[in-house]
Amino acid sequence: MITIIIYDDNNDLRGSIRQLLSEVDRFAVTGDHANCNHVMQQVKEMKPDVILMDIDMPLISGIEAVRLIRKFNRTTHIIMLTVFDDNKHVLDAICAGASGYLLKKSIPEKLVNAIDEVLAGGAPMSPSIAKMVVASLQQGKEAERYDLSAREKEVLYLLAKGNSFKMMAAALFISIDTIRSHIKKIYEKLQVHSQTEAISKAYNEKLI
Amino acid sequence: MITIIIYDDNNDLRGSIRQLLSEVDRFAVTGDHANCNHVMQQVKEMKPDVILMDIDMPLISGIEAVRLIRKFNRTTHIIMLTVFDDNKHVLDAICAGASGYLLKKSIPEKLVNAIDEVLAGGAPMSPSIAKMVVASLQQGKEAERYDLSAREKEVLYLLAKGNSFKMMAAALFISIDTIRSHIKKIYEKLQVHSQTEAISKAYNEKLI
DNA sequence: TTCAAAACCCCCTCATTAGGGGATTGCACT
DNA sequence: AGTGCAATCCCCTAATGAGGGGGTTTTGAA
Repeated sequence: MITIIIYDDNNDLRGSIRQLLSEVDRFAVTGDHANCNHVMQQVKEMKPDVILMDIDMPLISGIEAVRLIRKFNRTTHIIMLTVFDDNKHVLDAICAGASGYLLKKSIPEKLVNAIDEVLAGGAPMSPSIAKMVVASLQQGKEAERYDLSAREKEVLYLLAKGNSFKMMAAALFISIDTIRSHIKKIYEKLQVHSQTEAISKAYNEKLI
Repeated sequence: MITIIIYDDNNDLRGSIRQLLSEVDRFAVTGDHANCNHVMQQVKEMKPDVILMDIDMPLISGIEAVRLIRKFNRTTHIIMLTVFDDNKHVLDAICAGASGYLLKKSIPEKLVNAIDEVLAGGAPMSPSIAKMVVASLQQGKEAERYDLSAREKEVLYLLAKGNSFKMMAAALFISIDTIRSHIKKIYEKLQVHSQTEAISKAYNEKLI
C-alpha cells in the first residue's frame, strides 16, 4: 500500500485529490493539511511514501517545507504542485530536493501516473516545467564573446584557483610583470577592476 | 508542413522512423543521414523545423553536431535519441542546446508526441532522462558544512560581486575593520588565504 | 547565570594588487 | 614592408589586502 500525504491550502483541491486517489486501490492518503506548520513532525510520524506539496502556501512555502523534510529524510518522494509554470520558485524547489513537478491543471489526467513514476525512480514533470529546467541548464552556455587569448584564459584560470601573481609567474615560467600585463588585459576585456570581479564574472559567464 | 531531418548511423532505425513519421500527415522527413559529416551545410540548406539526432555516431558525435548547429542556429528544435539512459553524455547534450531527449526504446509510442511537444515549446524527456537532469541540478546543493554565519555569508556574497573592503563597509554600515574581521573568519572556515580562493571555493561548493 | 560565539571596533606591518607609464620580440595578415 | 596584436619584460606610485595583535557588547544556548 502506497501512503500519501497532501499539503495544499486550497480545501477544495485537497478534497478533489483525495477523491481522485481513493479510486486507485494501491494508494492510501494518510493525511492532508492546509499548511506546513508541523510538516517535520508529521512526516517523521507518518513516514509517507509520497508527499504532494503545493508550492504557494502561507507562512511556510512548499519549497521551505521540502528543505525542512530533506534535512532528515532523503527518500520520501515529493511531487510539487504549482499553478503557474512561470513561477521562478520552481527551480528552487528542484534544487531543494523535490522529485516531480506537476501543474495543477494537469492533475486530473496525470497525477496517478506521476505518483507511479516517482515510485519507479523517475522525475515526472509537466512539459513547460521540463522546458524551464532544461533552459536553466543551457543558460549562458553561449559565452566566449570576450575573446580572451589562450594565455589570458590560462591566467584567469590560475587566478580563480587562488594563485597570487607571484605563484602564476612561477607556474608559467614568466615574469610577474607579464602576469600583470595579462591581468590588465583581462580586466579591460571583461570590463572589471579587481580579481574578485573578474572571477565572479568568469564563473557567471561560464568562462571557467 | 513540419520538416524533419534524421541523423542516425543505424540504417534500420532511420528507416523505421521514416516509416513511423510518414503516417502523420503534417510531418515531412526531408532528409536522413548516417553521419554528421556535413551537418552544418545540410541544416543551413534545408532549414528543418525539427532534427532527430542520435547521440552515439562515429566521427562527429550527436553532441558535437548540436554544438555545430547551435553556432549559427538557435531555433531549430533538436531531439536527441539515445540507447542508454546512463550515458553521461546526455547532460552534455542538454548543455549543448538540445531540446528533447528520447530513449530509443520509447520511440514507437512517444516520438510523434515528442515532436509535437518541442514544437509547442516543451522539452520532452524520457522519465529516466528527466531524473538525471533533476539530479544534476540537485547535486552538491547539500553543502553548508562550513557553517558560515549569516553575516559572513553576506560579506562573502558582496565580495564575490567585486566589492572592495571599503565598499562593503559602506554598504553594510560597519567599519572596514569589522569587514576585515569577518573576512578573516571566512578564510579560516573555508581554509583559504585570499579573496580569489574564497570566491572560487564559494562558487564550486555552491555557497553562492 | 554563565559561557561561547557572533558581531562589532581599533592598531600595526608587510606583501600584494591596481593603474598608469613605457619597451621589445615574433607572428600573421595584407 | 608595414600594421596589428599577443606575449614578454621593466618601472613607478597609491591603494588595498593579509595576517598578527588587542578589545567590547549582544545574544542565545547550556
